[in-house]
This record gives sequence, structure tokens and C-alpha cells, in this order.
Amino acid sequence: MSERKGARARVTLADVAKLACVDRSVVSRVVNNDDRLVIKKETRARVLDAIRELQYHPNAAARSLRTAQSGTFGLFIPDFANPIYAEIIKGAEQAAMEQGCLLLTGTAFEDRPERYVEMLASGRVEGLILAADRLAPATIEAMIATGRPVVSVNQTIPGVRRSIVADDERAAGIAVRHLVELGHERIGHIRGPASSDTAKRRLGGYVQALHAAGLDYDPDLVVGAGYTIETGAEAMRELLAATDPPTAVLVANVASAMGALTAARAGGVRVPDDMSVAAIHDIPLAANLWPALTTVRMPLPEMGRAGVLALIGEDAYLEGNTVVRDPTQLIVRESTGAPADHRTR
Amino acid sequence: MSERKGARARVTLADVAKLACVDRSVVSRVVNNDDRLVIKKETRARVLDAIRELQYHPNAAARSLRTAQSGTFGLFIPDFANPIYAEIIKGAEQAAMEQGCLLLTGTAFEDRPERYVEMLASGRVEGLILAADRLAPATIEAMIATGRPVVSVNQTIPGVRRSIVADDERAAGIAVRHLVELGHERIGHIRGPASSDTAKRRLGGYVQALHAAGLDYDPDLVVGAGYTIETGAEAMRELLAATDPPTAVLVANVASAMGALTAARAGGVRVPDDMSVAAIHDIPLAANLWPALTTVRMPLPEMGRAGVLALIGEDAYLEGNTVVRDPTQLIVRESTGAPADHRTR
DNA sequence: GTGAAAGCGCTAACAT
DNA sequence: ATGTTAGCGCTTTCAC
Repeated sequence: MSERKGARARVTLADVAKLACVDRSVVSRVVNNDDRLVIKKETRARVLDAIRELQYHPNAAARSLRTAQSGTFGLFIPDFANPIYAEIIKGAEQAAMEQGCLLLTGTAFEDRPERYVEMLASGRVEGLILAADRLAPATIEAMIATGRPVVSVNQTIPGVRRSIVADDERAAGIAVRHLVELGHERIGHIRGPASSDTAKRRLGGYVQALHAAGLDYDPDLVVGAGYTIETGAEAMRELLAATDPPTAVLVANVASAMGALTAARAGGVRVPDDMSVAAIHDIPLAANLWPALTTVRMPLPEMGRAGVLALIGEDAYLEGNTVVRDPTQLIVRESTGAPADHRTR
Repeated sequence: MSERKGARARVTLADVAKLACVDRSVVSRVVNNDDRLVIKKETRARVLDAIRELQYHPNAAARSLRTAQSGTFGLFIPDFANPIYAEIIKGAEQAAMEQGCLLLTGTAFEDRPERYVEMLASGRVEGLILAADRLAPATIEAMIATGRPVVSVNQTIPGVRRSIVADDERAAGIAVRHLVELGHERIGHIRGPASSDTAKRRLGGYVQALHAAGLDYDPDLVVGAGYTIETGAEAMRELLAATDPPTAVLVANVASAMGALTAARAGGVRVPDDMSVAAIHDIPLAANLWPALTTVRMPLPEMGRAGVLALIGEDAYLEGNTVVRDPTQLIVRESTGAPADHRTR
């Protein structure tokens, strides 16, 4: 089409070769630091000078076509507004950078799963990290048929062979133990969506920790089904409406904890005086809520990084489920305290 | 290298052509919906069947190489953890999707600006949307020399010809007017970084609105230099340490407003009773802080969308600075109220 | 030490 | 209504 003004005509290998008076293949080998290339120092210098002078940049498409590698991985997440993904992205970008690869991060194609297949099959990406929702078996089958690696992160996806998850069970247990140690005996749980195995594991850890502490598990104290501000608020309202509300609650993630805090406030419930609140995931936000949120720090960047390493075939992430265990660590802030009947007033 | 088990050998145009008993060029034209192609209904059906049967997906690299188009735009932001970017990304992704393009969102290459040039020059992306920091003139020159479009979003970058910004001046003015109407006469401003023209415009709007209200502009009431939780907290502490603190403050963005609220609380200052706080940018978070933050909603997704449209050459975004004006709208919540001396106590 | 040549998979102008 | 053809810019094996 129209030549943009100021646009130098595309510089190719051939141009560099001509200027440096060598063959294109030599330039290619210099550009790619081919070890097996034996070349006179001065010839190499001539080539490098030519590259600099012409501002040569190898054409990505041509290189991709030839090598059948795009040097790009895809990372798809449900929602950029959820701050936990910022952490996962950070770790994944870092790892990709170290590998000399590009990371293409985007919002999950909720109602266009065929686009994942297309990205793999067309060679646009060499592999996919999915932090997103469940996918239809047919889609997964098609992805696998491309022969390119796919890994899920922060959750398992039925049918996807490899996944990277955190130790959700232990995280929930740590939080519950903290509440128990403060003296709480009625501890509720605002849980994540029914479809999420991560939410299930957190629930499992909660139940187990209750038992370990010799406390009864009361299904009425487990409410909610989501990871958003709204679901958290709604769940807290439900909890407060109960005849005998818990004195402490473990919330499955920070977003819903925000909603829960807001709902508690709206209901005239003081945190932590009337009710303690702890949540899973530690992010900068948590320290700036009111009251500052007690959390369990999870290995979010580490999971992102592991996702990339799994794609490039690191031994540690070969098959099946990998649990990234560190850090899984309690961060005590102001939203948890002893129950009212334990305090001297 | 190693053939992955289960990896069907790559299916190419030629395979489809052979199965459908037509020439490759015909398949290509069918795939691309070439209007000028006249083809028998049954032939087309045969081709489409073959495509489906073989699960053919065009090779992106080959297509890119041939057409010199990658169908990809880049969007680079300073920090995924800053929730305003989630909104910008949303708008940009949406627009890219509508154009049938892919959006490659990533963290700005702070100390590797040459990678922007490389991405453009190598053809990996067809254009760049930069929501990031200032760049060295040499980098900008090199980017422009590639002949590919570059546009800055949410701020101007000296040397980058086109930019999409919000009406920051008006937004600041709206907030100040709100505070004035509540009865405030000493209104402070926690400003953004000195290097940001967006921060400068907000400051300008603040000063202008003070004048319009017949209030004196007191430079001592303008503090801070950043957009983060920490800078906001630090600025609020400075304000509170003054001999005569303001009764209201406009904070330049939500992140620093969070820090400011935390610092106010730590200093025993009640919001809004002792001090009103308003901030620029409305995001879901704002309603879940305590107190819920009064904000000015800004056209964040709209700016993202405009960035993409500018790249594909929409008339409306041809050259220079484009101001996206709507919405710029006051959202009153709980963090602002009448000053203490106006209330009946 | 350096060059020649084939071809990755696709598109589009041109032929038939 | 469909086929022929000439590359796009690069890598890599093999030859000298």
C-alpha cells in the first residue's frame, strides 16, 4: 500500500551482506551467534558495522517460518482487574524474559475457545499458560492435537495434563490455625466458586484444620460461591443474617474479602472486635484496606514463573500436577484478633 | 527436534488442496474470503470440507511474511498491579478484537527501550500503544524510523506525535468544585510525579478551579510526587504535619488515595469528618475502601479503545493530542463531606 | 573461513 | 472458474 513517509525501505539480510561484502548466510550466522561459525575477526566486525549502520532487525515472520518457532508464549487470565493476576503475570514475564521469549498476556477467550487452538496451530504461540476457566473437552483435545504444550496455572483444568497450583489446602489450614490460636471456636468460610478446584482445596484445608483443632465443622458456616467483591459481600450478609454468626471467617480470596469487609461495615459489625477476617492471597492492597487484612501469602509470581518453565520443558514440571509450596505464609495484620469473650473489657 | 507424540504433522495449504482436488491458490482465496473469487458452490464446499477434515489452520508466520502484516498490536503499561490499567487494557482488547487483531499486552521495557524498536522493526507488531514512561529521544526516533505507528495513551510522551489523553484538567476541576460546594476553603492536592504531564494537568485544573472559586492557591498545600500507595501515604503525612492542614484534599489517583487514607487513619484523622478526600479515577475498588472514596470517573476503557483505533488509522485520531472527554464524571461517596466548622455539632 | 542453494507456507498478479 | 508462478526474508546443510 502507501509507503509511509520516513519509512526506510525494509532492510534485509541481503542488504547487510552486500554492504559488508559477505554472503547472507554469514550475516545470519553472525546475528545468531552460531558457535560453529569460524570467521575472521575483521569480517565479523565488518558485518556488525553494517548491521549497525543499516539498523538491521531480523524479520520475525521470516525467521519464524524458517525455524518453526515464534519465541512467544501465551498467558490467558480471566480478568486483569483481579490483582492476583498482576503477580502471576509478573513472574511469568520475568521467566519469559530470561528465556529470551515474549509473553503474550491477554484476557481469556471465554466464548471463543477455538482461538486458543488457532493460536497454537497457527504457530503464533509455542505454548499456552491458562489461568482461566474450564474448557470444553473438544477444545482441549484440539489443543493437545497441535502437539504444543499447554499448562494450567493456579488451578487444574480437567483434561489439561499439566498444572501448576499453590498449596491451597495448607494456606487455608494456616489461616484457620491462626484464628483458632486467637481463641475462636466458631469459624466460618466464605468460599470460592463451586467450579473451581482451587476453591475446593481451600475448603478442604479449612475443614481439615477445624478437625485438627477439635472443632466441629458446621456446614451452615460455609457460604458464598465466587471470587469477586460482590460475591464476598453477599456471602458476608448471609453469614451475618444467621442466628448464630461465626466470630471469625476465612475468605477464599482478597477480592471477596474486600466485599466482605464492606458488607460487615454496612451491617454494623466491627472487624476484628465483633468478627475476625482472614483471607488468602497477600497483595499490596491488603495492607491498605481497613482494617488492614490478615492474609496468607501465596506463591503467585512463582506460579507464573513455573508456568513458563513448564512450557519450555523444565524437568521439574514434566507431567501432572505441580504444587508450588513457597511461600505459603501467614501475614498477621489488623483484621484478626481474639473473640469478644476472650478479651477483658 | 523430537516429534511430539500425537502431533499430527503440520497441515499446509497443499494438503488441503490435494484433498479437495484444487490448486493451493484456490484454497487460499477461500480461506481469506476473497470477494473477487468466482467459484462453484460445490468446489467451495469441497474445500471447506477438506479444511475441516484436516483441521487446517493457516501458518501465521508464512502469512505474515507474505503480507508483511502481523495482525498484532502491542500495548505496554508500567504496572499490571495498578488497577487503572486493567480498564485501559479492557477497552483496547475489545477494539483489537473487533478489528480481528491480537493485542500483545506487556509490562513496559523500562531499561530496555530498544525492545520497542525491535518489535516494530522486526514486524512482530504493527504498531505500539505506550502507556508508559518517558523514553529517550533516540529511542523515539528509532521507533518512528520504522514507519510504524506509535501512540501514547493516558499521557503524552515528548517526541511521540500522537497521544490519547483524558480531560485531566476538567476532572481535577470537577473534584475541587465539589469540595468547594461542600464548604471547604483550604483544599490541598496530593499530586502525581513531576515527570508526568497528566499529573501536571491535574494540578493545573486544581489551581484553576481554586481561582474560579475565589480561593487562594497555597503552594504549601500541594504535596507528593507519585502515583503509588507509598507516595500517597507519605504525602498525606506531610500534609498532616503542616501547621494548618487543609480540610479537604484532592488526590491525583486511586493508588495514592489508598495510601493517603491509610496514613490519615494512622494519624488519627477521620475521613471525612476531619478531612475530606477525593480522588481521580473510578474503579470498583474505590467503592470498597473505607470510607468509600469519592472519585471522578475517567474514560479509561475509552482511551484504550482510542489507542487501537489510532493505530489502525481512524480519521478521528490522525495527528497530535486527542482528548477523550466522556465520561468525566463525579461519583460522590463517603469520603467527602462538609468541613467541621460547617456542621452543627 | 566463506559461499551456494533449497525451501519453510503462504498470497496475489497474471494466465488460461 | 481455476491453475501457474514468483517470491516474502530467513536458516542451514553442504560444498569449496
